Amino acid sequence: MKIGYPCINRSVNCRGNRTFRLASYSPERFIDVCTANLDCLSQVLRYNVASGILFFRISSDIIPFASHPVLDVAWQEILGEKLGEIGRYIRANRIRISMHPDQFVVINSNRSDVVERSVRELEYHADFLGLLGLSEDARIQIHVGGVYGDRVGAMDRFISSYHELLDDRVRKYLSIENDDRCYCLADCLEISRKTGIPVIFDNFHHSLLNRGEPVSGAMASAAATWGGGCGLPMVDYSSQEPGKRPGVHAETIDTDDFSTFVETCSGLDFDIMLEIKDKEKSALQAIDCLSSDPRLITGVDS
DNA sequence: CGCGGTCAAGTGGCT
DNA sequence: AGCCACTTGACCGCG
Repeated sequence: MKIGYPCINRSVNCRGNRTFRLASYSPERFIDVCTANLDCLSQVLRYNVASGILFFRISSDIIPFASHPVLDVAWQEILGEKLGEIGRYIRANRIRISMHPDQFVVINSNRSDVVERSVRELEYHADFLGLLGLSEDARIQIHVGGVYGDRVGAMDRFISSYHELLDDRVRKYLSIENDDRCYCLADCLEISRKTGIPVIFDNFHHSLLNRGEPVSGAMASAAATWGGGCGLPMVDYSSQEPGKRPGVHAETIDTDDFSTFVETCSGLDFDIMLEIKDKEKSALQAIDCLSSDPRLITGVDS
């Protein structure tokens, strides 16, 4: 079991998600920002390894505007060597990597222009992981998309987009995650049966949108969609921020809730991405928590 | 130098 | 109809 956090480290004095406004695009600026982002990524990965954190989500902004038509720079070529170097570090230290394209990736949209942009964005993510030299145990996670008043039709559109529009380099890494509004775990499992896509279980979304499945069974059925070279199941974990609207992610980890969750999943091994706002701070607490709680059979990798 | 409006992109649900 | 939330706040013009 590995513990991770997304995109940003608040202890390291750099950012790996710098971007700029489209209006201020220039090739020089683009390369400068990418270079700084990749240097920061290296620093953050080193911090993580030193801290025993072996799971990390890389920001989709690491290469800003990567799939945008404004881009007249072959970033794959210019940054390829640097990416290869970072990838060697990742593999040497057995760091698990995920990426989470943002909400604009909707491959089941009923607008073909939206679908086309989504495919290009997924290809960017796949190229990025490919240049790192990562196997399919690195994952790109997306939500299923919109419903458009016709869930069955929209799910069918997702499946046909998957088969017809995504090439192997994208399919290799693609995973789907249950969300808190449109597509619950059961929907994702159904798509998984028809496509073979592994399902990332999000416990917090599941608590907000479900069909009554207890967490242990939900986890087991999501875990069963993982196999082959895809590695251990990935799980997104969060809890409710007290006093806020339902659905707001916690500022800091609730270690009781976290221990209960892991205990509920005993018998399964998996990697946990903490979607908690204070990032590496909670990851360190989670690792402590797993290492010190005798009720938890699963040990943490470090 | 700090503040705040706005930022490439979508969708659904809230008020 | 407009605003907000989402995996993540940061950029940049203005005073």
